[in-house]
Amino acid sequence: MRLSRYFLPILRETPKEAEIVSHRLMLRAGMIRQEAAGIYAWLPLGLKVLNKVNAIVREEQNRSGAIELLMPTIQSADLWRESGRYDAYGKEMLRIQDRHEREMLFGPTNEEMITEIFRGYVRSYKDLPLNLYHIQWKFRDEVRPRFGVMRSREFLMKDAYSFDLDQAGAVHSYNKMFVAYLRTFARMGLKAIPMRADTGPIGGNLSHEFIILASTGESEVFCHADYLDYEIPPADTDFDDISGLQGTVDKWTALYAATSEMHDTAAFDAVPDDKRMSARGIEVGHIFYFGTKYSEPMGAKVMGPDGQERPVHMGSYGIGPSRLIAAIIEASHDENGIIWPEAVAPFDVAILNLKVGDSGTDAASERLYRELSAAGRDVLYDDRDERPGGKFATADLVGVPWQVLIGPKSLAEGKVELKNRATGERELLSVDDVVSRLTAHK
RNA sequence: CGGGGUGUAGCGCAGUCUGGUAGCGCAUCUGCUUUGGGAGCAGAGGGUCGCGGGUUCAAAUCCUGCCGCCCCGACCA
Repeated sequence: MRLSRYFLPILRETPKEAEIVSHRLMLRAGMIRQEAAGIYAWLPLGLKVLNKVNAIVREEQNRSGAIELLMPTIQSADLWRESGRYDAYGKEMLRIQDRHEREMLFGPTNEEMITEIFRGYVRSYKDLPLNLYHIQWKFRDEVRPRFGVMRSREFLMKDAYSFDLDQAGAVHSYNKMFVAYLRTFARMGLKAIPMRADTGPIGGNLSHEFIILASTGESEVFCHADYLDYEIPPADTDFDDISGLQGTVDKWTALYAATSEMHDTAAFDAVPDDKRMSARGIEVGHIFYFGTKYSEPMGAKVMGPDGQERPVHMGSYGIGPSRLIAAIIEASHDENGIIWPEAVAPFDVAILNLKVGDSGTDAASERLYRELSAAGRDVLYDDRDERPGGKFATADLVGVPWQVLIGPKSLAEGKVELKNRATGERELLSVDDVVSRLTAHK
């Protein structure tokens, strides 16, 4: 992409409403625009990141055996009356009326709807286990939206729902998501720690929140420091290996880790001094097992092997990709801007032509742009007629992992400069070497 | 929902107390000079001062009603 023809409305100054760093940087880097309290438009750069995050989430869900579908944002009130949540949910649910004065709502979550879909088709235990998920916009009319997309009213959520014949099966489904979540967050360069959680208004009795540590996090967390060095389950993990998966989950839940709501001072005191860690964290995922809470009242039943009909055991599993992006920025930035982990970066490489109009820098830039693009790299080519300082600032702000600086100075020696955004390391290389370096692995 | 703020050009702000018909910096456009960490000079464009009502010869400014947005606390992917 040529920057001169892209839509990247970066801001030099910080809008005054932005309090936390991720919100400031997302606004400044032209990723989002606020349209109302807690409601944001995703501009091209923000959307690119969102799509990358979604792709990773999707890959790991699929790997674990979950199946994607797509449910609507608008739901019928009647559906929610079946579970009793229409009245229970309160003012956080946005209630609307259509032209026939039918009562509708903008979905804050989809347990009811997925249960309705399930009961419409599934009759036998032989069709279990089943895990269906979608990535869809949600609306929760928060009393006080804040911190940009970290706590917005409209937000994107990946929500998965598992169906099993009994509790043992449901626990295995839960463990699959547990492992999938560990992998998902690790792939985005995050250290996410599963913490035993309160089940909240969704109900149930087995639940973990996945928390990433960041000084600006909203919740206070306490955990054993060894979690930071734990090895992430590999890509070839066998998700059908019941005991193997249980072993992984047991290992990841053996040490102390809790949010302030679930904090147990005595248990925390038992953690060795040098391993006791209290910090702030951001919740980026939440998984629940809630048994027959919805299947029972809504009649989602299957025939068991014994010829007995029984309500299915369910769980639900959420990740907020929009919040996740803010969390990644909270965890990875410096005073100049965002530092994207390569897996979710909006572009792989930025080419900075430091002297547009100079035949040498133009030719080298164009050639590099062409070759990297042909090799499948996503390149942002700063071909604007701007001064070098502005280009450095822009590239650092939007946080592209690799920058290639092409100016007359180094080009005189037949070299360009390859800069790593995260470390700041620079290296003088020929154009050919830059191409082979940046296309070496993918 | 309680408490505190705020609304003037795309962004950041001054002007409001003391009424006289709107200004600064950045950004934008034109020209020239510049070109390795956000340049200089010269010129130009851009605002129903959040919305409605009122007071007044005259309202960004005073009175009044409403709305939007932000921050702090109790709740949440």
